[in-house]
Amino acid sequence: MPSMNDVRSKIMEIAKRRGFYWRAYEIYGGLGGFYDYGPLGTALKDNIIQLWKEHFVIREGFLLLDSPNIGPELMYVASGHADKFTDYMVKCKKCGHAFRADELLKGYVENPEKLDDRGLWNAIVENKLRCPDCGGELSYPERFHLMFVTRVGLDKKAFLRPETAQGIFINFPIFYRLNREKLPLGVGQIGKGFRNEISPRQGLLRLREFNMAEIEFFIDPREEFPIPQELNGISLPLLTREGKEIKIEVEEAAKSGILHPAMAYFMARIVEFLSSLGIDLSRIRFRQHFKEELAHYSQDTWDCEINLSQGWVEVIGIAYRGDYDLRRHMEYSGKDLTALRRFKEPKKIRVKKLRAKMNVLGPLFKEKARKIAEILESIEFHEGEIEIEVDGEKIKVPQDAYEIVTEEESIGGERFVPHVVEPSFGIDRLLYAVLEHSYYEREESGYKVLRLSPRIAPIKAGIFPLVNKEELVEIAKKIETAVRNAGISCYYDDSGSIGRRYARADEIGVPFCITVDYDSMKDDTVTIRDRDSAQQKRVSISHLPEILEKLCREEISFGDLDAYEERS
RNA sequence: GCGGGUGUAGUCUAGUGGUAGGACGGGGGCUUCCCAAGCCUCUGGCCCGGGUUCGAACCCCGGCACCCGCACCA
Repeated sequence: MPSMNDVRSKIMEIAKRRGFYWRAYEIYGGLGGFYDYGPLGTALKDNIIQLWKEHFVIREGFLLLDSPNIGPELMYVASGHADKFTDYMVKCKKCGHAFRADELLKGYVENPEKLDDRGLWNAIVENKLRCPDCGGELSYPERFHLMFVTRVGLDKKAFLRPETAQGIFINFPIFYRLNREKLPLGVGQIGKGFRNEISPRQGLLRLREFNMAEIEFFIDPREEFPIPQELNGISLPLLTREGKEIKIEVEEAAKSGILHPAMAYFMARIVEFLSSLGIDLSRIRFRQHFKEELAHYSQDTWDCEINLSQGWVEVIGIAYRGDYDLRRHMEYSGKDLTALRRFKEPKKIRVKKLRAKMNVLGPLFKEKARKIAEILESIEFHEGEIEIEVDGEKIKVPQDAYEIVTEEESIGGERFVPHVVEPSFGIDRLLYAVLEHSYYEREESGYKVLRLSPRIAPIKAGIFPLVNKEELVEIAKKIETAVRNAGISCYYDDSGSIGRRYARADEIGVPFCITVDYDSMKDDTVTIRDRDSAQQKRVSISHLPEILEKLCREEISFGDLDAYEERS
């Protein structure tokens, strides 16, 4: 077994040499926190996303959204990011060093992080704070945004989204309608997020522009949420904020109240998903955030962490966001983002109500009559003269301007703000984790292999003539065309020896290699080699596209091939 | 952002002021009936900018990037 850090540098080396990913803008000296995905990386990323969609969108019947990267300032004021996503920095006027203002004030004032620029400045002046490095004078606190700021048109301030979630929240009413006004409702979004990290590091693990896949799962907090039967028995490795490590089955975790059932449900789905990606389930855990670690929107968060060569890395966050987001967007936009909780039986109630008599109100109040009528009909039952306020003016409405009626009303439900459970996937981190957990070196030879599942492998097949002879080459090239035409990514290779070609294929995780040999000319069969076992089986050339397709969808396994060949 | 380290071909790496070398890889050819065999041949490099020097991959300054630690990661 190579040491952990060994794995990491080997992955980085393969990634660049073979074209998974590399640092962006290298010819201009690079730019920290930005990476390019090459041919293999883009294919792998696409395949991971495709699998994600199958697990979390198609199987669940969730809805997809693709909303813009750039959003208006007010939305991010509402979401809390414009505020909470900001640090105040002060600079030393002499040596130019920058410091976080609240850090400097720790120990001088209580909760310095709660102060605004003015408050921080006052505290700095009162405590006569100077530059800790050179004793120089400090500047007025300035905001440092962890969001990228930009302009729309000439002067409209806007931000690049730090998460895709807000696009979903602000469209809740549309999705609610598209879901035929039913909860629970899941909306997924795959896209880029942007965070102007102070010091990005560790390759794909901390980017300034990154790929994410998020689901906002809207629920009625008063409804019970049953865990689907098919997930029963899935074991969740939990690390609670008290530091307790427990293995617990999903239904038990939900029943015992350790987890909100909807959180438990997503965790179980995540375990399934990671398993089909080829992540080693003995190296994952769900870690509960400490109270002070929680994001401004969250009541409870669990990170799905994967053990990599750099330790436990957060790859997926599952947050209970409550009604924070929808409520905030309602406040700031003034729009209704509620859902309707239907009663089993519509409630019938008899109410005494006022009904305005327009023929009296009209002549009496002229253009104000309509407004007065509206107000009258909305207020509680009253008798006698009524005083109401219209546009700040107090108006007395005489008794003969309305009548009292008794109505039977039928109320179908009540409006409420749904709660949200959000699983948020860092695709780049996931991709890196997949690479690390797939990597191994063959015992005898030390050759490098990526044990990528056929589902996500960027290239499904290599097609080789055993030796570089015209007759074999011709057949191999025909096979290549047929496989390509079936929509399966593959390549043809006749360079060097056959062993070298297998090794090259192993290193980028090609699951199957097709070799054309002399028997192929006699009976139209080829050998198909399984990457992980290095074993070969003979199959008919005519079956190849279909076989490869089934293998790559994991409908059949390599071991099934003999039976499959006999049957057909 | 701070402190420390590093930056030589696609990758890994040698080179302490005097013509930049190797290994692997990659291309072409030969050979080869199954796991990086061999032979021939080609390809390609000192992070960027300034300075010191007759002369800089090497010394100095600045920048950028990467790595380690701290801080940060809502």
